[in-house]
Amino acid sequence: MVAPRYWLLKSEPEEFSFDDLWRAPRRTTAWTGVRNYQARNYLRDELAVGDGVLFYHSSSDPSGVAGVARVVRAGYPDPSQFDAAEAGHDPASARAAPRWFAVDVRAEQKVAEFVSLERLRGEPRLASMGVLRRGNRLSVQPVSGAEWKLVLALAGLS
DNA sequence: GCCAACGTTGGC
DNA sequence: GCCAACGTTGGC
Repeated sequence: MVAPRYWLLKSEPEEFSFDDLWRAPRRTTAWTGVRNYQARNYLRDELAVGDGVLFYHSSSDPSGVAGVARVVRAGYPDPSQFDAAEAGHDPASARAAPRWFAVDVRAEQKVAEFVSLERLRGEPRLASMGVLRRGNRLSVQPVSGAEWKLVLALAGLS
């Protein structure tokens, strides 16, 4: 049994919010459209079924953690890269050697209290969280077990 | 392989 | 809307 691991996934709520996920069939969605190699590597190689997910609203007012989700399907080729109608279409990616990957995530708990970026910054023990680092743009980030616990506590979840 | 130009992200 | 940070592209 591998220890559970934790991640932070960013989404712009105007595109897809935690409430959108909550209302989705089986509260589940395919996390597609990631087009950054470092994030791709995490999706393809690291995220495992059962891993915890902090659902982070970016480019939002306020930005912050809106919910908790879980990985329910590990990395698989992102279908949107092969679809000419999709914004994430990548003509250079071949089905035999896909370049981009997706996972499926299921919403698990709404936060009792939204954890704003300001609130995250106010917790010294979260100072090393990736999402707080200046210039950070990575949309898939690992979260430590200690950070996970703290953020859930700030969110009013057990 | 270098690096300038360009595009994107995301907080403010 | 601005702009810092940073990834990608392409000329050389």
